[in-house]
Amino acid sequence: MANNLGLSIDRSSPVPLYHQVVQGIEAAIYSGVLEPGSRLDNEIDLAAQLNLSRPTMRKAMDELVRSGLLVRKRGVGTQVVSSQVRRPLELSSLYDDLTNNGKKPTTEVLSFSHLEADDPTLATLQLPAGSKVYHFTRLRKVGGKPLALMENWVRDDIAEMDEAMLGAEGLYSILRRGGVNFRLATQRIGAMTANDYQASMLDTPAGSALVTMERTAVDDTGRRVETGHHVYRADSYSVEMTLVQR
Amino acid sequence: MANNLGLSIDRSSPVPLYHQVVQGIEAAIYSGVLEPGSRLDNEIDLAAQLNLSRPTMRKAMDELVRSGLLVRKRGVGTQVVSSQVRRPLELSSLYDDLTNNGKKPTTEVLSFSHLEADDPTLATLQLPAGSKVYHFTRLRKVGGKPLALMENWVRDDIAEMDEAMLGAEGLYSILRRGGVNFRLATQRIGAMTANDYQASMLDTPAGSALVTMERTAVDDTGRRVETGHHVYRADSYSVEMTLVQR
DNA sequence: GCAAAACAATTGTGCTGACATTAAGACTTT
DNA sequence: AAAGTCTTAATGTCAGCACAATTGTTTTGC
Repeated sequence: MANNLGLSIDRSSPVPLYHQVVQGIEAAIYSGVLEPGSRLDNEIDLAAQLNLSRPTMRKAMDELVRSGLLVRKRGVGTQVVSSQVRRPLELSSLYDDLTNNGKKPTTEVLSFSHLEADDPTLATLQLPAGSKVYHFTRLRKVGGKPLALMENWVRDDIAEMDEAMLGAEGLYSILRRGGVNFRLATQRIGAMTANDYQASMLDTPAGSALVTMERTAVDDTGRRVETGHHVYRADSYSVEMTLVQR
Repeated sequence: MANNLGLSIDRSSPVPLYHQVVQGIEAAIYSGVLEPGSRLDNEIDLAAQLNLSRPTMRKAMDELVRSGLLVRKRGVGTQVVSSQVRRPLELSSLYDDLTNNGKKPTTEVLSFSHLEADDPTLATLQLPAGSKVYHFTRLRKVGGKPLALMENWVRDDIAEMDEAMLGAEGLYSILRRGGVNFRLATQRIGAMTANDYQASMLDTPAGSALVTMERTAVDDTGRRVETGHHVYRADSYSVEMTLVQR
């Protein structure tokens, strides 16, 4: 069963070979060339077809297995899992998610200040006493409808920002342009009921359900860059993720 | 800086070498031998110290980077990230999580039946028309306090189960003992307010906040094994996860 | 005819070697 | 003294090989 998935490898490209393979197979799965449940050729043949070594091929398949798109079984082969199983949660911001889905989010900056951090913030961001941070609250709307109320604290020695920038683009894109390379984030998701302030801002009745998220992001040098406490209208937002068994 | 982390490798063990290294370094981090922020020796030296090849060492470090315990930077080295950043969410059940944390959960089976699945369930579990499934609702308490109200549908051609088993142990452990090897699951987390029934079962006021979770689990042969809709008291439950940038 | 044993196919683990790329520091030059 | 340049050290990528472990199939033996 030679499943000729028409992917080609560009050896002069700066993007690593295994990553090209990942992208190629992903595209084949999402476009339907590789149907859910179908078996791939074995690693050695696939590598030969693309003129790659087996380790390179394996590294590509490793990533796809990790992300839940493929399933391998020793002695048997490799299968495409059901297409309905979506991609795992990645480190992205709400703003990115929305724009990637073709929505046009708007951001209203409700407050903005540059001040000395209080003790909990110092501890969360692991800053020395007396450090200053940016503190701001934003309201995000999609299609005119309020979706999220966000409060953030950002260390100030890493990027410049002001109210106008925050109103025009997402926090993460500002930070990335300022040279921050995000590595990981921890977040906690829970629920609460809307108080009067939240209800009025989000245009929903007091007492309605909200999704809460607390997040702290770390950059590639280990610095805690940003922490935030966000609430979302539960009728318009939920978090989807794929868990992969190790 | 030779950071002598006293880990030893057992070449006669059936557990893969790279996995032994992963466990060793994890243990060193959690025990404090490797302090947050400290730099590791470079890959080649580390491999030499343990009499391993560099690819094996790298594979171990890859896993630790993926799970968010280490941070690498080309040309610089590898660092231990802050210890406060916890492990990523894994594919485990609530029951497992609780018992692992020393709690003693109890389960009350509220209803149990073995019947033909309705259309949405057939679609979710990808079963042919007329298939039968187990359907049951359970109430989980910890320390006598209700925590979760759970409704599940399980395909019946994969494991036998009855009311008594569900009252005595977790669903996932029943399925695992029945030979199911879980591979991945998709879940969606959101929020809602408690209706009268939920409120009375969970011993909380009507209208209080609940965390909702919908999950569908897939086994290693690609079959949809189980799907469920759970609600948790928001004052006792939240989901924590670590997101790693790829 | 059936069960056990041998075989083939496939992924899993591990090694050696080579070169590319990036980042930081040391050095030189202006 | 400041700026640019070279060197060095570390991770990133890729090739090729060998053997182990597991699973499904085929053959063999009773």
